[in-house]
Amino acid sequence: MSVKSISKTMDTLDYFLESDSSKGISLKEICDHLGFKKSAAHHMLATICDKGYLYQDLKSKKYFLGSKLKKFGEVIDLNANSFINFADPFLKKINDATGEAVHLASFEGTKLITLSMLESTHPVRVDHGFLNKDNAFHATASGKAMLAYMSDASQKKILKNKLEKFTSFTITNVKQLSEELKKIKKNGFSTDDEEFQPGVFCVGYPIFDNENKPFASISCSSPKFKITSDKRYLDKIKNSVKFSALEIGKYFKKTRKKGDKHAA
Amino acid sequence: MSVKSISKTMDTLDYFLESDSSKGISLKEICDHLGFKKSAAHHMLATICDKGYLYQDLKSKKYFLGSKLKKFGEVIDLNANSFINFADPFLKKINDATGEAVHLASFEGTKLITLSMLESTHPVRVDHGFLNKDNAFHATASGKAMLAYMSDASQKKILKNKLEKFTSFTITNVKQLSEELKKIKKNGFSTDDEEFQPGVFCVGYPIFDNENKPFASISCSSPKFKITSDKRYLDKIKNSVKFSALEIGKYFKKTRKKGDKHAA
DNA sequence: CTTATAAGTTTAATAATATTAAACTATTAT
DNA sequence: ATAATAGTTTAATATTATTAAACTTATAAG
Repeated sequence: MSVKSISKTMDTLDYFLESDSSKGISLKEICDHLGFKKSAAHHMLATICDKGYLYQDLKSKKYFLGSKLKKFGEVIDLNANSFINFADPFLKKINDATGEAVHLASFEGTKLITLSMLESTHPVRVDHGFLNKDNAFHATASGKAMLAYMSDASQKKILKNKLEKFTSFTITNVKQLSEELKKIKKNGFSTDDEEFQPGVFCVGYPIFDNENKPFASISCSSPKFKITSDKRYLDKIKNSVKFSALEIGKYFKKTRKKGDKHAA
Repeated sequence: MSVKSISKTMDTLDYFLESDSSKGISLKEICDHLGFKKSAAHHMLATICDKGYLYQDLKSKKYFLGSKLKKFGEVIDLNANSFINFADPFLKKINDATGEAVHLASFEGTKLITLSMLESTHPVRVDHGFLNKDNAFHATASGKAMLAYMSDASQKKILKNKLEKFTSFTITNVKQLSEELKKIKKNGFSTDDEEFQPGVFCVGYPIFDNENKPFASISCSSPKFKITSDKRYLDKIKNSVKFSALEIGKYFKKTRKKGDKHAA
């Protein structure tokens, strides 16, 4: 079951992220954009403000993000940022060597998330930014790299929803995906051959934690034509990504004792 | 009206801030601490996770803060941090001159919030930290400094709830507070004479925006006995705080055109 | 290895709540 | 001064969240 008023609340908060909220957002604008009745929205907003997640300017009546929300970022950084900080120089290494976009991904529950990224330095570049669709595990090199090494139970949970088709190359068939994942385990790395975005080819390597579970992955994205036109370009990328993935994996040996639980 | 399920959701998120959530929090712990039934809490948490504000670890079943929450901090910083960054050196100046705790406060709707603070450098020090009670406008130098210069309408909204008594010196009578606010306007600064915390004396000066409305305030907190034992100590603090308040006020002339609306 | 215990999940009935429309207030524009 | 627009409040009702109980899964104990 899903609790509707909670869902609406979070859609509202999301709207403050998506749109420019620096000058405040009016009740009307929220209603117009999210299809709420003004009365219900008013009750909702009053509750959110009461808790300090938003506040309403006394004069203009517009709503603003409450500074309490800042605290979450601080706590999350405290909990998990050491991993990202450790990984960043190794992402930079790939970016320096290839000039292509590099992504550090992980998962939160069944959601694929981008922890860090470096943009391509080439004039012709790929921009798959932070647009991690909720369930693109099956269509991305980052996602498949982790998926391949997960427990069957975890895999199952992630793949229980139908596999969205992003391009004509997206694998949307579970059986076919299983074969693909076997191949990834054999090769040690994953690819995304225009399966998420047309014209974009990615290479992904998993990063294992201190319990040898896939905890994160790195991917490097390049325009497809470069891969096709220069046979050795793919090898260059693969070597670079593999090296960094192995190095980042050492983080867990350095910082965690076997059995330590950690935030994704 | 207040929407209960939203209220419970935010109490839950707050709990992730208050307690150590780095190793995850179980459904049971949330229920025990907040008095929820496990079934209802489960529905709530499933919805929150679906929206990415929390996530549940696939194996341990424990809940963690979702990295989406980091984005709010980034947006808020983008919107409002330039003011804090501008102000910080002037807070430091007071801290250097007096060695006492310095607070930069503002308000969000009817809530008093601390934007920035510097701790006392003295061995005997006052720690009124980030413990801004929701409605301590009437009991703090920061709050009263802003309150005194506000429009009657805004004042009324902030003071409509009953005035909580924090110490025996807290002014809890609206009429008496009105007199106090008049005195503040006459003097140009506010004091808090053990009205919020026993033994703590504060001096507050308002900061005005480009429309000459009180937008923020600075306060300096010192142990009461210092003020009583040394007549000139209070003057020293007053001069220091006044100077910085005026300097910070210039921020608005530099950065905003008349009529520009801004986030608190 | 089997059983017991505890934690988490799902269900469907019901009690409780959020939603609605309409009336009202306040603010801004004409 | 009047109209129009935005926001707020209310109280009835329809919808929704809650509940308890059954079920599942995981962990601990015997």
